[in-house]
Amino acid sequence: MTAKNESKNSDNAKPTVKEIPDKIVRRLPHYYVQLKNMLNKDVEYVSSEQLASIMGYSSSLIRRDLSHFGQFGKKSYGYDIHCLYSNLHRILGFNHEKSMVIIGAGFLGRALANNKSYEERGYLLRGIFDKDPAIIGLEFNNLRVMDVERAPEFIAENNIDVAALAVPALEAQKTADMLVKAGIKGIWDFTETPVEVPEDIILIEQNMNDGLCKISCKLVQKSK
Amino acid sequence: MTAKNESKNSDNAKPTVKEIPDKIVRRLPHYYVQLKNMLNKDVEYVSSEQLASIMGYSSSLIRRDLSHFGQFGKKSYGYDIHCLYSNLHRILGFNHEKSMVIIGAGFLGRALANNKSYEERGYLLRGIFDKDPAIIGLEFNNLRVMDVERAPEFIAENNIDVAALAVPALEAQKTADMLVKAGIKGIWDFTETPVEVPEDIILIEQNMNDGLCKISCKLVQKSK
DNA sequence: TTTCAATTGTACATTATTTAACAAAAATAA
DNA sequence: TTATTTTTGTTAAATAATGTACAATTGAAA
Ligand SMILES: NC(=O)c1ccc[n+]([C@@H]2O[C@H](COP(=O)([O-])OP(=O)(O)OC[C@H]3O[C@@H](n4cnc5c(N)ncnc54)[C@H](O)[C@@H]3O)[C@@H](O)[C@H]2O)c1
Ligand SMILES: NC(=O)c1ccc[n+]([C@@H]2O[C@H](COP(=O)([O-])OP(=O)(O)OC[C@H]3O[C@@H](n4cnc5c(N)ncnc54)[C@H](O)[C@@H]3O)[C@@H](O)[C@H]2O)c1
Repeated sequence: MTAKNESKNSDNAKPTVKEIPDKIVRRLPHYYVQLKNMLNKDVEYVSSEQLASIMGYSSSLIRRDLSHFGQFGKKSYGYDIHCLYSNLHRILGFNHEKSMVIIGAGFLGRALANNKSYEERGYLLRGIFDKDPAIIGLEFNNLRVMDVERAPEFIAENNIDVAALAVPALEAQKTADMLVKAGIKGIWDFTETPVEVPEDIILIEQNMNDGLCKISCKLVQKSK
Repeated sequence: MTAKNESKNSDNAKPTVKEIPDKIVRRLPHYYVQLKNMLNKDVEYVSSEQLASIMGYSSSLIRRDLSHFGQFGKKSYGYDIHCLYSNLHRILGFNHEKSMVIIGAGFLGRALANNKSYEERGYLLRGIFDKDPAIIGLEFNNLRVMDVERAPEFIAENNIDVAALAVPALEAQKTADMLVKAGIKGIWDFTETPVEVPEDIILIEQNMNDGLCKISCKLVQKSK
């Protein structure tokens, strides 16, 4: 089983580095955003209790999450906002430069191309690909759409880390296979169909329909 | 604390209907998609073991999830694919018609407007709103963009259930407040900033950056 | 100094979720 | 008909996640 590998250990894990539980990884960006908002306020420290009341997590969960990475806090003061922020920055890997391409320059691909938040997270958008000759050559966010036939070469030559997959569902698996073969390390998958990749490839299923389903399910539960 | 209310009980819950755990709700659409793919194959039944090997969940988890809603299975055969599919359809609320609007007709709003999968899930896209005069009046997917000033009236009069929130982060809370006041029941939130709503409003934070952060975090972990 | 207050980091308790195990039911084979 | 196989639904066990409680530490006040 190669799908659903987000939470499995990679078997080449070194014993010295304890893998961060997925649950914590999911909360880290929330802490990060919150801390970022506090950076330019004139307070230097924030306590887990304060964070808790703002963010809706319990203070002990916050302390626990953060203690996973060492002892950042200062007793009777709380956490140094700048220090914690930059540590989260590092833990989340934002200080590492990562290269990205978008496959599929349809409605979603174009939206992704215009997303402003890549740089802050260390991503550099390097290319956009499509297979439609009417789309190849168009420019979005100063990037000219290239023929997807050239993607394998481009990815390999430029050592691209991550691909955002925004092709139609029927093309999803085929395209994922191509990406893996070309040496991609992670796939940010927007197609709404299950995609299988080898275990060592990071696959994030950014399935938006799940959100819609959840609302629908909850609406009905309420109406009963 | 009104944020992070996705998993909290609504306090007006009737004791007869047991609330479906969030973890299960998240898996239901996956079962649904899988079953759908099987519909037109010439098999009538599928066992939890078969589903397990396809989907990557354990068979025991699948049986447990499904048993939450009654006894769908047939011993020594498995689950009737059509029957299970239509039950999931009902449980997910896809047979209920739900109305939706999109707030913000930028890159993402336009992508959402062209999403093809609403109908199957019982959503009817009823309107798109923006505040930019240069955008108001444009047409996407046969819907003319309306002035967001008219949204409260439109939502109230047409009894709109769900709003997709695709405005800039700085406008997010303000717009959410407007939606709640207008009587919206659920918000599908794409802004990347925390939004607070009253407890009885269904808020799904479709935060895409979390996906990017996760990839980044995992890439660094691997490279160490 | 000494006491008091604040707040972390962690040990322990509780709750939630998943897996394992299996009795019961139903079909098929003998 | 009887035994065997399959597979559910459910109970019990294991694992994971979160919450509670508190000793330890630090700074500030007395
Ligand atoms: N639009 C949305 O709101 C939305 C939301 C969630 C998920 N998605 C999913 O994202 C994907 C793209 O959606 P979209 O709305 O942009 O669709 P779209 O039809 O607008 O765009 C798809 C693009 O992919 C290109 N393409 C097709 N095959 C390709 C290939 N093999 N290689 C490269 N490019 C190829 C097409 O030419 C087209 O430009 C779909 O799987 C869709 O289900 C879309
Ligand atoms: N583009 C992406 O890939 C992407 C991905 C994830 C999240 N998001 C988020 O989605 C939101 C929209 O992104 P986008 O790329 O479409 O941005 P965009 O700038 O292209 O579109 C925003 C639109 O909202 C309109 N708007 C502004 N204030 C408004 C208001 N009060 N009421 C109604 N409309 C208003 C603007 O006129 C504009 O048309 C942002 O919060 C962004 O962070 C975007």
